[in-house]
Amino acid sequence: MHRTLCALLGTTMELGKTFDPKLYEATLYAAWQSSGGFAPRAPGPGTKGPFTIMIPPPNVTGVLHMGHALNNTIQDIVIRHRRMDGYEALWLPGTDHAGIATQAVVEKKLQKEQGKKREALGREAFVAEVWKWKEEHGTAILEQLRRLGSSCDWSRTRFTLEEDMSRAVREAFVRLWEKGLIYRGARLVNWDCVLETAVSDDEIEMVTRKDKLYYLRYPVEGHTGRTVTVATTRPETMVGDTGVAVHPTDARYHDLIGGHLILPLISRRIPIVADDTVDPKFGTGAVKITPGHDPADYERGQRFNLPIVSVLTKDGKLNEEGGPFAGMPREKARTAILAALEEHGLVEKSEDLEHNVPISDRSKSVIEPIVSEQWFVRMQPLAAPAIEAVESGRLRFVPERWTKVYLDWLVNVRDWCISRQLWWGHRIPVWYDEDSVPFASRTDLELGSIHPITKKPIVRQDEDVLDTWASSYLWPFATLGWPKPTADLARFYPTQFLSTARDIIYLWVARMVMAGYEFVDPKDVRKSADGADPRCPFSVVNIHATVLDAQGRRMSKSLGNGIDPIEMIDKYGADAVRFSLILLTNEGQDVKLSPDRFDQGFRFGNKVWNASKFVLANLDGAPGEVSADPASFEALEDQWIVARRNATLASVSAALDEYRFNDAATELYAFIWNDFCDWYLELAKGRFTTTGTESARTARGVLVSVLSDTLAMLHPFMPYITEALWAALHEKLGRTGPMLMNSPWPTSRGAAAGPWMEAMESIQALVRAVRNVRAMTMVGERAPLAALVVAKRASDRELLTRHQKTATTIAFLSELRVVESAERPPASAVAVAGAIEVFVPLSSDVDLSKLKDVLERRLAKGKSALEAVDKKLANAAFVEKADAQIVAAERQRREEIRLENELIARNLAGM
RNA sequence: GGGCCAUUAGCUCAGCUGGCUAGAGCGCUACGUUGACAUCGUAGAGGUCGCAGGUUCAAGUCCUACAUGGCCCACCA
Repeated sequence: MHRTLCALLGTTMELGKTFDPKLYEATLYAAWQSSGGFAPRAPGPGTKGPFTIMIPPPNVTGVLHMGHALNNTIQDIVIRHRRMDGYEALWLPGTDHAGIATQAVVEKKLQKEQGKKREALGREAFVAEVWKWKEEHGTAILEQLRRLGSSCDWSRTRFTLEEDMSRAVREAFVRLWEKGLIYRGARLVNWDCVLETAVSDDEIEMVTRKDKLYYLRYPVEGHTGRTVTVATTRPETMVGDTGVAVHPTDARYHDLIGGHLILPLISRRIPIVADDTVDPKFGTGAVKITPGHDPADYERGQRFNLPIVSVLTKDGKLNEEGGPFAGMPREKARTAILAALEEHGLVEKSEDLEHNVPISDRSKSVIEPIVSEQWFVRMQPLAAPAIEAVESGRLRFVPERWTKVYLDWLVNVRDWCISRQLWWGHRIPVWYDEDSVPFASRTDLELGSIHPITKKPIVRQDEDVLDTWASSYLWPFATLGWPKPTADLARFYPTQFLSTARDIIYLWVARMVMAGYEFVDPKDVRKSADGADPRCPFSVVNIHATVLDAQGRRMSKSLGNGIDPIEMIDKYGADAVRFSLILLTNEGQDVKLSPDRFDQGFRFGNKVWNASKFVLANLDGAPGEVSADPASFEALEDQWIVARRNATLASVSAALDEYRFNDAATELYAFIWNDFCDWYLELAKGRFTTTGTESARTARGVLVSVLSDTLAMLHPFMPYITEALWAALHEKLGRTGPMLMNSPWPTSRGAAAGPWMEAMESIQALVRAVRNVRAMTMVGERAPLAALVVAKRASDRELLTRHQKTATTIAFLSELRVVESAERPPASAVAVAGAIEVFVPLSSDVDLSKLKDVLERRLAKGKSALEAVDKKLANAAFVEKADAQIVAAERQRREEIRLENELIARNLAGM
């Protein structure tokens, strides 16, 4: 396998100077695909059971944006980690038919290419046209997901409008119908006048606008000359007024309650009613009631039994109720009506007002509340178990704060308008007889067949289609074959992890939970070991960060401030894009992004590449296996790096298990860059060139072991580069085995901590101190030639040898010459680690006063730090009450500061 | 009107259940390239942790109020 892959990667694996992701990403993806690794492994004694993620299906019309890139990176990290960790990992992909969006795209295309409206084609031909479009363009976004490296099981790709989904949708609809949870009625709904369909409450957005508040005079019946002034932002709807409300205690209008006004222009007689929802302080304290076009007025109309007058057509024009204004678009009608009222002296004044206007998420046009016949789902009964799921802890949000958002919506849930006046979607499975008595059916009813209840002939099917979410809310189980009790359903449901954007918590997440509890039969699905309710579709919902532009604004098409992930992948490579996103994203906090932010991930990839290149270049033949026992390692750094590897493995594994991706990535970044490259690799260089073969051989073994584990840990984050390097490494070693993607997650070997940790840390401190001295004493362009001196104070022979080796190490890293001596040379700087002292003779060119200044400043700082610690330790309350561990740590810290101060003092004294 | 989140180095952000001489990346300064990497290395400068109170032996970390910015819910016409 590795040989083949390396052959395929050919030139790139020559390990040339730089690494170029473009050269191997496509090859590797194809290799993964053909390895069969995307499909869940077969259950067996070695597996940990199924682990399932259902992708939030992107719209077929969709183009990958940064939110997708982030979200799918997260899912891929989880699924790759679980796959390596021994689970039967399934990540099921698919797309959403996205009723409104897709229909709009095809309508636009039709208009542009043929100059036709959809009505000209007719329903069947138009839908066929959309399917054609879907076949041609509907896989684009899935291709983009592949570019990212997503390891979905493509053989299971689903589409929300396909045959199986359709069956599920009907089943769900009919079940709700049979339980009486679906009803049809004339209600005030949000009407999109551009798309000419109803939309649900969750698909509108309130936008603050500068507008005018108009004061209109309505004449009082029976009191010539007297008028009541109402304040309104929507004068054009006045022709639909069927009443005026005032507050019951409002003295200004007290005598008029129960009386009537004459609606100007159309002379309708409307009552004055008292309603305590009226705010006497706003406007004039009198509000016109337009039950047909305002949600609040609709309620008032119901309360006072006022007639509903609809004045708008489906495309937002005034209808015949508008009298002389009939046929005018709403904006035009507004000015015309105002002009007419003005003419009669009925406009008292107008003032500026900021208020909220509902805008359609889809067409961005102003939503008109209008009364129309729609289908609704009663949500209250469905919400109860979904609330319980979270309260019982069965379902958990990450970050946790989103649970409140979810619960608030569910507690106040309103009925869901599920019918849409579109053609692209699941047609509502309801048929009517000649008296319009409806019947919901799982199978198509022939026209002319008998209505099962009324026994009269069926004459038509409902024209409307279902809201897109009324199919995608079945996604977690419908994709596995529900309502049929399939083997997949029994194996992969419920899922473990869902990751999505916060703005579809209501639209999608909450509804999926409701659907799971409502439709899934526990005996058809997998029982969980801990007895958790198997109907709940997932256990963890991850709400990922929102990706903003560099100024903190949402990325949007209209602003043109989006950063195209594919463009970034082309430029930096998929690994860099993935890793950068994770590095920038902390606990679902919003992230400000600019293209140059991908640099960090790219440079990290480069670092990994070059470090691996070094290891590979120094593998002379196959090194022996590394012993699992660090005690047998001959060099301190061997034991240290193995321990650091173990510690990193432990924290990365824990972070991944808890879905703290940023923590895991940061941990890996620091380990690879700061521990492995900066220290271990540097030390290994010395062993390859300056010491004997035994030491070099051990170093090789450790390098191979640590590098391969590191590549494995990094693989979920940066799958391409790690896979390529894994192949190169194994090829070089002549090893066989599966691709990294299909390899096991590393296991801990040896202890994570030990005495060598402290020893290595003190060497590091010493080396830093020497470097610091060198940097400070540098004169001109060249550093003075310095010497390392080992003080032979240790009587113990073994200790001496160890120190000798340590001295070599330090000398190597500090680029010093080793001279053994017990005396401190005159005019020298000194650094100390344990029993070793290092002296750096100062060149006569060194500006001593400047150097002393720096040291004195440090000493002053150190002294005050020491004082602070002493004060703390002298505090009886602290010693008494604080944790013993904390007190001990504080004592240790005191000692460190004291030693450091002492050292600085010695330095000053010797200059 | 209700709720949530932010406010820490020039910039972007970490800092979990209170113990910090407050960290990272970028940027900046000085120095350093004859084989892992200049897409790099070494060293360094740079923060009274938004403001005011409070709890505590101890507060960037907890509580309260306020300020600023952002997001989400909500029928003020």
